[in-house]
Amino acid sequence: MYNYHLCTKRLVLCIDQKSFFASVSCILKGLDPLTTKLAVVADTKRKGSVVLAATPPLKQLGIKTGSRLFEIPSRSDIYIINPSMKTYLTYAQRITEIALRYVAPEDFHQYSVDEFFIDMTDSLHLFSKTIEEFAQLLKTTIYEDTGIHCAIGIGDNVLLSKLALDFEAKHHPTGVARIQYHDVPSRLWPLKPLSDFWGINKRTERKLNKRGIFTIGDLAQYPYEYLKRDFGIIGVDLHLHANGIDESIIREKGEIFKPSISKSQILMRDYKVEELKAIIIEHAEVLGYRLRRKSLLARTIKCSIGYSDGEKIAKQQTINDGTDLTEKIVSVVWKYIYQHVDHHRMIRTVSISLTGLIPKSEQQMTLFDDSTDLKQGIIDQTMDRIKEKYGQTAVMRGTAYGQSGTALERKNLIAGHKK
DNA sequence: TCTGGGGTCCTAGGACCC
DNA sequence: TCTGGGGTCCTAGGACCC
Repeated sequence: MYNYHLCTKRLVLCIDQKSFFASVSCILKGLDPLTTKLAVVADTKRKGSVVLAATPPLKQLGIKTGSRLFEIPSRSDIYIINPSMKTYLTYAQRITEIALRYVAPEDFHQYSVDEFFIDMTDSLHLFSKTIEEFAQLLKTTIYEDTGIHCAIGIGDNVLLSKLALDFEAKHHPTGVARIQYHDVPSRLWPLKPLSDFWGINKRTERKLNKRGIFTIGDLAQYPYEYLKRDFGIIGVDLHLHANGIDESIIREKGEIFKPSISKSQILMRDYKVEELKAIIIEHAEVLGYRLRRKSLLARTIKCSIGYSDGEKIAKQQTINDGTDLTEKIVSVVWKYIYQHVDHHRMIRTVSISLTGLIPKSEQQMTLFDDSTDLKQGIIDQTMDRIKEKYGQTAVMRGTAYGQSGTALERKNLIAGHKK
């Protein structure tokens, strides 16, 4: 049993917008998310498409995030709709602005589009007497300003706030729950299955089950050395988290540096290898554009290809000086695909990710000795400017117009979702 | 009835260097 | 005959998150 008096104790809130995409889509239609059965699916035209969000009444019928479109019963009282990503982002922005009325930006952390953390340790006294009272205030304000219901977990650290949210607040009628260090044995330890716990998925759960670990309490009391031996660093985290320990503090994270940029796509149909070139160019253009906008260079280019049968292969290549040239990304990826992908098999997924990102200011001048690179750089810059002025589809390389290009069909999508 | 898209972080083995 | 050790980087593949 840990001596929690030695642990950093803060007032952290984890806020989750209930069925976020589905709720916003209800509001857009003038419907009440708490009484309407509505699902947002990635693409209503694809039967196997995943459910991105479902309202609570639909969830009661067994449909949840990750279900497939064909699992939803066809009933006249169930709405099935495509995402409106642009609007979702606008709502998320409005909610962020509300949160920032109560904390300094360094005490705020956006975890995902519908989830964020705030550390109220320093500013609570300005707004409320107790943290529970503040949570209610925040919840009410968000609802009154946007129509979105949220759930709030309160904890002595970031982890406990997240667990309070996932295990209790989301299921309580009040939508608010608090877990402190002294609650760990009574409220965390009885929990099972393990895969409900943050950071443990089914596979890890099975491995733990084999060792006779079924509850969080089992995990907390299992000899730490064995976890470390068998699971490495993750084992250490499993042990600490099961004991409610997490020393991270939001404002100490510093500026968040995103270590990678990626673009992946499940294709609308099976593709032959030769048909992939146009897709690669589209992806490279988007990635190159994102790199150049941030004045970054990528040193490592990684390409993953998924065959129709689900098998995946990947290859990465590191370029010492780094690049932000669309053409360079295309040539590295295409060379790999052409040489290493089996031309007799059909392709269903394509993903390119850029890592080892470095600021462009660190670029070696030698790169510019190559006049081809210089020319490509000018072409990219010109295309970027046209796109900024007239939109993403204003200019495209010739190949994107061919049969296998998807950029034109996708121009109305954000992150693969409909605007 | 084939598939969301965007991420982060870890590991094991190998190459290479001193 | 039978192998140095430590550090760093790269690669391919997983696990997990929303």
